[in-house]
Amino acid sequence: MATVRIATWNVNSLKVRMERVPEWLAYACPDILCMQETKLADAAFPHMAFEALGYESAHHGSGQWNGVAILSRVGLSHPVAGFADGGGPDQGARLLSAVCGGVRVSSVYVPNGRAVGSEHYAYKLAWLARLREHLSATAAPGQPVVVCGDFNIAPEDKDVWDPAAFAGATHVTPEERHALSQLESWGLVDAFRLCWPEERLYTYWDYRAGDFHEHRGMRIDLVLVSEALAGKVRWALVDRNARKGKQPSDHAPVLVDLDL
DNA sequence: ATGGTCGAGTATCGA
Repeated sequence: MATVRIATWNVNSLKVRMERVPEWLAYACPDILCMQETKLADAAFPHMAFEALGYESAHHGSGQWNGVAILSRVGLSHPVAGFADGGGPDQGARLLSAVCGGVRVSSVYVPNGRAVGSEHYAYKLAWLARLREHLSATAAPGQPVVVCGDFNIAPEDKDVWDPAAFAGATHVTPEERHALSQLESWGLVDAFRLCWPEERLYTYWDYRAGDFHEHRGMRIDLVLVSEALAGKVRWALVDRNARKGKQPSDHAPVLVDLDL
């Protein structure tokens, strides 16, 4: 039996975070890291810098916005950019999958949605429905599958600092939560909640207004594991320390250790 | 939550 440590982190510009990410890899020691919002074109992704740290890497991005990546030091094969559901290409670079250490891993950056009822909100819901179709087309819940990333959804009211502050806002609506539950009904479970059923810990804090220091956050970065892996989750952690200090991302990484 | 910051790129927009 080996322990595989998988992590997800919305880095909010990998270019700006190229000091923080290698520093974090050195102390957090993940075997697999999924990143979101690299905001890089594929040609600009620093594969060599990560290779020097012992990680193979794959990236799907078009520069400026979005962009997702996977790093792995336990093998990285069969990379697939975007949806493999037989439909057309997505309008953004928000999904990247690969097989790492025998686990089918996906790095996802779910659309923000901006405002309830907007076309961006409709795109968010459609994107989540398509992610479920992609899962059905590419994997089975009895296989080792991890879907992790920035879901831009707080699964429950206890995943936001004050539910009343989010009345009428995105990230907490029944429609978004239903779309997330449809992924879970396919056969995925929230690994953080397996370990910490009631903890009020967050993964994202707005840069503005001292939200981080005032604990005004949301838990929107999730590591979803398939039924085959649910019993192998050893522990999970949100690394708040990575949100502190010089030039932090507005998201903290989430780590999960799996006993494979 | 009055707004309050970042990062894209270089005027504003997105989160």
